[in-house]
Amino acid sequence: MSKPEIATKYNPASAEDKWYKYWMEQGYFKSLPDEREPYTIVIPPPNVTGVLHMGHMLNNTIQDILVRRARMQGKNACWVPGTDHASIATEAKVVAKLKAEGIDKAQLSRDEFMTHAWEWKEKHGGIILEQLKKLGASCDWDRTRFTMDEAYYESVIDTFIDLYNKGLIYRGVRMVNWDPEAMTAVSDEEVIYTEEQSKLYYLQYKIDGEAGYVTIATTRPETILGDTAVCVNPADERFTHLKGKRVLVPLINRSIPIIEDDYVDMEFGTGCLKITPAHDINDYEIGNRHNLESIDIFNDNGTLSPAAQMFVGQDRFEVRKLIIPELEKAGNIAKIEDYTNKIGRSERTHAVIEPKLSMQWFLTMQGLAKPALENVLNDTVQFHPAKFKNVYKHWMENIQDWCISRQLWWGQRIPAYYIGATNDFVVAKTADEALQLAKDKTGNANLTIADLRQDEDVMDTWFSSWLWPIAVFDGVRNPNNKEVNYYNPTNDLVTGHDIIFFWVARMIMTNYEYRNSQPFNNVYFTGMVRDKQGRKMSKQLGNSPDPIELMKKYGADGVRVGMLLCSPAGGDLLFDESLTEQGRNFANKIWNAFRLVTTWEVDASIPQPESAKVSIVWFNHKLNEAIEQLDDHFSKFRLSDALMTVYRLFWDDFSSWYLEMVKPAYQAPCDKATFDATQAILDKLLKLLHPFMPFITEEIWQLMDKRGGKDSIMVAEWPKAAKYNQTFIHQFEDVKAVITEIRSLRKDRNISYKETLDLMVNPGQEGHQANFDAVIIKMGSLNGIAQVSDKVENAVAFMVKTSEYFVPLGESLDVEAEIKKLEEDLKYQQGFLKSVMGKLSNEKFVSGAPEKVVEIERKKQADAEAKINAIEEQIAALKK
RNA sequence: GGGCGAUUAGCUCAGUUGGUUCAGAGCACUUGGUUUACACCCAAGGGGUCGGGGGUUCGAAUCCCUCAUCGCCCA
Repeated sequence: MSKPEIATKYNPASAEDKWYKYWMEQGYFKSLPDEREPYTIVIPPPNVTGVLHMGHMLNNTIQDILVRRARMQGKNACWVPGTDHASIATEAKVVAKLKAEGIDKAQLSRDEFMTHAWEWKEKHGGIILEQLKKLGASCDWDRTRFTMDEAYYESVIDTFIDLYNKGLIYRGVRMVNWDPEAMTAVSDEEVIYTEEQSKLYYLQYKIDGEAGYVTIATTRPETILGDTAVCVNPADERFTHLKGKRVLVPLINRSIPIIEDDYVDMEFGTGCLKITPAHDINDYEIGNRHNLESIDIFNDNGTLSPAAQMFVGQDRFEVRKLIIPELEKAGNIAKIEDYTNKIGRSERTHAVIEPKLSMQWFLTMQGLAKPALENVLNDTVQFHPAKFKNVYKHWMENIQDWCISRQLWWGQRIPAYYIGATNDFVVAKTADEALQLAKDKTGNANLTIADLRQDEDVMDTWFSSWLWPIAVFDGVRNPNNKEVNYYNPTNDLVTGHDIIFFWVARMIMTNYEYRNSQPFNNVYFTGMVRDKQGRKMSKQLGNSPDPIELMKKYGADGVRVGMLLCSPAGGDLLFDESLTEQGRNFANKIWNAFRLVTTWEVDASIPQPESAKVSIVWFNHKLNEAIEQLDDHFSKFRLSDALMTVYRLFWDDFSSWYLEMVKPAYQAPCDKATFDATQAILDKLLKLLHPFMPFITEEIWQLMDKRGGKDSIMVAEWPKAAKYNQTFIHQFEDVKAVITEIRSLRKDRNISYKETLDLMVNPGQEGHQANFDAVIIKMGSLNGIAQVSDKVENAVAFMVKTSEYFVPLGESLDVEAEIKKLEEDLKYQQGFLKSVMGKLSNEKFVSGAPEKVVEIERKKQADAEAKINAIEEQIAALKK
């Protein structure tokens, strides 16, 4: 039979598109509920604003590996893809785009704006999902969901109404994180604090009605216009004379009280603190304790309001500059120091966050948090790595109510309707239902729809994505539908540890609230992808490679391997292109091993060589051992280790050892038994590799045999670990050691492989496994192996375990050099023996340590003594 | 300021219950190689006081204390 011509290098580009298309056509990614065990993953939905970055690559590579393996194990694998509407980020993008076109959002109606936003989403929203296909992601694309899909939108609204009716959602005035650029409140988690260079201003407030000043320190001099008190620590003796007195706010001369509160740090600044309840969370709390007035001096866009009395309409940072000369003029500035403090900025717009009192919607969290905490602590939901349990516990135990409203249009609109001009409201799914409720509530039967106005705000995006594992299966609207009952709880969630609170924790809460079960059994937290200097990847630094380009250069399989090679669970991973290069090299190695095996001519008439026979037995033991290890790694989510297990199995054990051992001589044919066994081994190896490297494994698997119709490695059966013989594997390690000794002996003495050698063995206690002799002869390029019971003259000697080996070199032996080598070895062995004897002569060790451990030390002693003895004899023989 | 975590080879990291799978892997490095599957390769090597100090133990990378450095989260 004629063998096909196969390229010397694997070409990923053509194979990848071809097989992905084939998989899609065959419908291998699809899943419907059936009698099989389900295996489900819901994708962490990427933002519609995003493009594929290295974090997605890592995350989705891991998900695909898990899903592909589960599918091969015969489970009904379902990976649900989708995207997230990303309220703030998307709205910001759409506003910016409109601005560039000369359209101001303020001039548009809500509906008009939404039309633009949807257009934008349709155009840009699917980019990442398309890019994931290049990676080989085996998602059930028919199930693609979006958090603003009609059904999903309704699910979110239903959830809001339900929680409201349960009394868990309330409206309240709170200090919120206000983003003056996006003009919306953002959650605590969306504020990023960084150290920034600023100044500390020491300001003098005149004491009301008498001479003298008190000095306060502040980083925000513009906020003095909202001051309603000055506060000192009651224990601070420097200020006892001020008790009960009042001071005047500079420039506007408002008289405010001096109050006392433990909060004030006597060491910081002057020990005297100005209190601005409307613009600082701590001041707000102090204000509450002392019944202080709150004066809000800012407009929503960060400019000063009429309440400030001065600089009205000017920006807060502008005012900070302008107010200083005014204060100087008035003699209120004591000094100004450089100062570094933490400034909170909006994760989305980077605007400096303004603490602001405002009316928002809140969700009471304590009740929801309870089962969510319990079931993580008791491992119903398992975190990988487990250290994140601590972080989670700490957050859950100190949980705050969740501000779920956002002053935006892009998102699910809050289903609350205010009645007339009042702040009285009803919560309902539609205006008609709201009207009925409003009539009931007010007793006014004459109300009409026109008397109702729906709340303008939308919900926090996380208030939609926390439903993801339920809502993708329509389990909110139809809680008992077949799909949600089959797929939820899902199996594994793979996500970044940075969104443990934003998303993971909240999904656990909703699933317990609505399904009384965990949303997933395992959470695999990935680290952040950084560059090799440890910096975060960002557009500004330009240190993030383009994943698409990377896949073009190294192949999708190569990139997948590269990602995984540097990805310990949870830890940050320092990405470097050399890793994807290693991945590509591995693909090439696989390709060439296949090329070798496939080009062998088979001759059914020739007998199987002894060396091949024993090699096959050995490799199958090794293979089963590796499968067992691999399954163990998978069960513990040690995916990097899992990959490394297959990597070494393929490269070291299969390519470097097995193939060299069974390889026919150049241009000689291969016997049928060896050929078949090798094909079967390669078949299993490809299957083990498939989850990591789907494309090349499919390409080779299809080339290996004519596959009929619907066949694909991606639906082939995952190899099961059979029993293996550990002793056999260990014995072979000794054989390897003999071969390595022969190789290095050749290298040291410059003896070519063309020159065959003799080998004599004087077996020690463990003996010499003669059944491997054929392998040693082949790999060592030997004439043969003979047993001896004495020293061999003019020979290089080495030991493996307690067996002595001799390679006679006749006259060409350099006696001096041999003696020197032996003496070095002798010295090492003597030192080793000494340390062993040290332990054994310690009475406490012998009596205290377990019998097994002492036994091991005794064996070490015996072996070392035997070796020393043998080496000494060898030296003596050479010296003769 | 409060909490969590880390520190093992030049680099990135494993190391599970304290003891033979304990000092390991990959990459990098050194030396040699046109042994026709692969130079995106093969073979053989070198390299670590397990951050410092102290303690517990017959025995510590592993447990405890302490110091140092770094990272992350929260305020």
